[in-house]
Amino acid sequence: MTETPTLSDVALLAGVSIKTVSRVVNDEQTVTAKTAKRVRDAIDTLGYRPNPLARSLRTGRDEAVALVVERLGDPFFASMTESVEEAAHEAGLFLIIASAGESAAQERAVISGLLHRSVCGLIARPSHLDFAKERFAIGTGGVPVVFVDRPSGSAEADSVLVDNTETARRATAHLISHGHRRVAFVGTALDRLPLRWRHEGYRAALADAGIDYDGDLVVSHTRFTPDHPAFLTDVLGLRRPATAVLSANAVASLDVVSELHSASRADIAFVGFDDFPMAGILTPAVTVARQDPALMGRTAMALLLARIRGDSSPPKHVILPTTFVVRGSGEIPPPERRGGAGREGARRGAERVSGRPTAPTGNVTPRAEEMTPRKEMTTAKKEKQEHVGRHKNK
Amino acid sequence: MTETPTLSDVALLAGVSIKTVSRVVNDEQTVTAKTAKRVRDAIDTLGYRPNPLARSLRTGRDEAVALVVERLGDPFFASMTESVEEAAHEAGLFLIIASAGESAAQERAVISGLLHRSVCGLIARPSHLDFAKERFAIGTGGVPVVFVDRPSGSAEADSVLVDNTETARRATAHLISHGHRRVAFVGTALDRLPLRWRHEGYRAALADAGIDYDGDLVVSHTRFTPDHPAFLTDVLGLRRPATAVLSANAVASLDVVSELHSASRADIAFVGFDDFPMAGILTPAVTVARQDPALMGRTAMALLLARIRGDSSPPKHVILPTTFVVRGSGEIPPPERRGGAGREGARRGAERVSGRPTAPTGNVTPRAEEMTPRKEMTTAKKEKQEHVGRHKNK
DNA sequence: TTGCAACTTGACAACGTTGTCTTTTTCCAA
DNA sequence: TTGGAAAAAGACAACGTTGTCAAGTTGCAA
Repeated sequence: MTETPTLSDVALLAGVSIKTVSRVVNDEQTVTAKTAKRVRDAIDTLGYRPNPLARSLRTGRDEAVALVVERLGDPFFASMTESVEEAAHEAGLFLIIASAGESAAQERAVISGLLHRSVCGLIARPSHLDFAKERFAIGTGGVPVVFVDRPSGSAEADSVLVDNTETARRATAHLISHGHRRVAFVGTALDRLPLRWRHEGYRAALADAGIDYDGDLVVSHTRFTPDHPAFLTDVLGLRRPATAVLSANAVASLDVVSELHSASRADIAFVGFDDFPMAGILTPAVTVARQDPALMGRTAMALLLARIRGDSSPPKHVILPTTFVVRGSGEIPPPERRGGAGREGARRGAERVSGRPTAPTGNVTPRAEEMTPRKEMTTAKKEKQEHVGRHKNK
Repeated sequence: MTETPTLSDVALLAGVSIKTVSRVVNDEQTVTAKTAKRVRDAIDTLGYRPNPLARSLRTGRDEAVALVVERLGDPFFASMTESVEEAAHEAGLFLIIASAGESAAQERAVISGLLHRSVCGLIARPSHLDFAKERFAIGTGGVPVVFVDRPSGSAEADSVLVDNTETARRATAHLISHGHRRVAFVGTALDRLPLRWRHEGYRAALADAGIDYDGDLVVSHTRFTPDHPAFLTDVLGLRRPATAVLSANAVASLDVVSELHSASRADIAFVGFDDFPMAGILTPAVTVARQDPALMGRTAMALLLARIRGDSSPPKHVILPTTFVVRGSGEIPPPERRGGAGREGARRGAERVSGRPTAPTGNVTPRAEEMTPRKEMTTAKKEKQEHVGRHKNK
């Protein structure tokens, strides 16, 4: 067994032509039971497995779809990835995953590699690239693509997003409604979508409340990482420090919450964009505006499957709802509403929020504010089918 | 651009043979500058990109490696995946990831698909399969494989593990040393490695302390999931309930910790096998026996690269050290050491552990007990190289 | 100018499949 | 038994690439 067996090895052993073996492998009903048996025995003996490379080179068809995200470590994408995988599996497809990394060049290499590597569809969370300007074949000529979380430049393809601006606006407004006027905004990659949208929502909420925008309160996550915990000095060390924080994505939330906790700053109100593991059982429990990553993944896969099966209607743009989950950290009042007792008073205030008055269970029934109605939800069909997708359409 | 351009399209446009185009694409130095320029122009005009399928069908070589884990959602594997990705990228390789899912059949399909899909190496966390009994070409005849986290049956290949038994033994002993004699053991897939090893360690620690083994205290995670939180009833509802828990993997830890918190059972001591996000800033902070997933990923990739580059020495088995991180939850004493005041007393006791006396920072300097010395650490070489690996060796 | 080496280019087969078409076999009715 | 149609099996080309080897071209020395 020093060599991967091929059709012709099997054919030789079974004493038939390779074409006949091919027929048996592909379950074509035009082979005698006796011959088929002999072939199958040979296949078992040799441990033959068809080579999908050669197969899809020949057929132009494929049975794998690809998923690209920026970082698999991001709790949001980790969760989405799982649901995409499940949906792919239900559809009888193989899912291969890659992450786009940090540079446009790397993203290009990864996506181009994936597209040529035997896939019939792609779900992508674009990071740097404008797919419209790339040479990837998109649309009728190539492999269908569905964008999640953000679009890609002006590329015409299906997308699944949430209303980022509105969600961030409401999250900010929530903090303002609890009395805060110094609200910090932190996140990774503030200059790119969808963070830019979330930033817009933040500004809109401030404007609604007649609060002046202060650039000092807007901090990129690159300036305070676990290795360099500078959020406290950057935002809480200002002459007029923040009393509340809106973290614009999960990666930033993990670090900000850790930093706040390490410094025992339970007096600072916190709302996160995107949920994260354990958020419900921290002290204080963390209030978040939650996207549903699993739903996003399933929706994207449903759209992709439709395209793979030939849907050539104009691009669909699905907007999913978000949910605001009130848990405690977002309801901490600013010092002036607590009688101005300073930090010690603040701590007591914070404890009160997450202590007795609140239900002790971590998973508080969310005050389910659906933030945007869903539209154009395509239900995932669960039919299996033998061969899906086309590589190219000669 | 309704069609992916091929070599012959380029050749036609440039007025040369396809072989010449191939040479230009592959940077062979045997083409005139003038011809090369013309070819390159044609490539740009058409947006040609080589088809890696056809290429590796022809060459049997490839520049992608694959990674298979059981679940990407597991914090341990999510973290390992990121480090493997980074290491692959440094080596100039493309990484494709897939998860093995729940059944042996699915795992077989995924791995076989991956192996045939144009990869020159595989890092696998085997779930159900005994690679030695599969038809995957392993060893000299096929694609090199490195196992992580557990071996695969009797398959002869490199592996990167920790000393699971010893780590679990010490974790259990830690709880016992704090006075517990009713220690529960929970985890997913208790009947498979590496959980079986961890279970052995648990039993060994009990035996060391002269405590009888009680099967009622050993619970599979499948019996209490987020949808069906039965850990409390199963383990704490016994006539002689557990006073401490050893969670044997991160997935179980997330749920057990959530359940304990939801029920305000801060009197129950808890130690987790594997760290997880936010473990350090929960109340109480969670004591864990920590593997280093990033190191495991980097080590595995280093071993794999060596194999890809031709190392044919006998299989290497690297044992990485683990670290015991004391944070509070594992040091909660049993009721009888607190004066037996019942649950309320217990709560106060727990608060004391994670309150003032402990440093308030979440990331307590771990009491770094290195549990096993590492051996055979191969340092990852950072050289890039053009073409790595072989598909088969005719 | 000629000859030869060195360089450049091209023709062709092969990688492991499947689609198309042709040949062979089987089986049944006359 | 034979004719013929239907069923089964096979031959061959093609997918897009690269390895091998042969052919063509260039340039320099004699």
